Amino acid sequence: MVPELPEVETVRQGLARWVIGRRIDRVEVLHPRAVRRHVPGGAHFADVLAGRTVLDVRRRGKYLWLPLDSGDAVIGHLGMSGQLLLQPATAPDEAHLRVRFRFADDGPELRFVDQRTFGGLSVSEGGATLPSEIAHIARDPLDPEFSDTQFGAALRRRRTEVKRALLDQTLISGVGNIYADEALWRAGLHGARPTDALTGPAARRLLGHVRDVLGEAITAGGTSFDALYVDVNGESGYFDRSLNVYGREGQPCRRCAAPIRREAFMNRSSYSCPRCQPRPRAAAHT
DNA sequence: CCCCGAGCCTGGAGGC
DNA sequence: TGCCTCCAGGCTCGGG
Repeated sequence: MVPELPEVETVRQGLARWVIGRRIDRVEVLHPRAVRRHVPGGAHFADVLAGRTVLDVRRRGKYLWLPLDSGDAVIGHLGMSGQLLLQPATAPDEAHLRVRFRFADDGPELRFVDQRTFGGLSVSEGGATLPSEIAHIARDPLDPEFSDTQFGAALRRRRTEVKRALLDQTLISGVGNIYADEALWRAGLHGARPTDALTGPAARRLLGHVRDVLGEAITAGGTSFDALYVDVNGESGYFDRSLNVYGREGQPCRRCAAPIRREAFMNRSSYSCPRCQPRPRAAAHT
């Protein structure tokens, strides 16, 4: 399961519960690619974190960051397959364990596990408030400071297709391929619709659906953090997505029963209902 | 500045 | 059964 905003938020809450206030004793980098965004390298990454205390766990879009008592912050992105696990030191190493954080209290370790290493960790110097490395990421629609008006205007200024725009993290964050398809289905819009042809009300409706889809997923996912296990791969079974179109090619649309279609999109797939979400007739761009 | 698309990565699934 | 190809897709970066 690919982590999108709801999964990352679930991880954030789990991490907050287990690591805030703890002092890092030692960090081990087991795969250089997992810290490739940390330009000074893995040894520096480990050095600068030793002895630091975690003050908080915050999120911007799909990025997490952990402000430290040094004023720096650990930035994390789960990519496609990343997990942040809390494990007793006695637990055997995971097959794709990339980074291990041991704490001074000898409590559970924090482990970054990532099969495909699209994700990674880095330290942002002075980034406790908001790391400059992720300052370009827009707020997500569940953020109280997200501006619906600004989003609507920016969306309609774009000269692109609406699904592309939803996936643009500098415009709106936290939306990935899955929830983009779900929101477009709810809105009755085909992803190839040109953004500059959307009316103001249509843009507002779409945003409302994006917000609903994300909010419902968080509610569904944030059931229990009692287990000493913060998992984004759904293996613990607590994160059960109920999807209306994504991955349902050929199955009946839950609104009109037409078979859901799958179309190529950016070397991946888009799912939509051929009846509820008709393709735009032609390119509206000149 | 804005938009687009290539490339990064590995394991599971499915075809033959 | 084993080898091969395809597929999953968020993000960065270079080109137009």
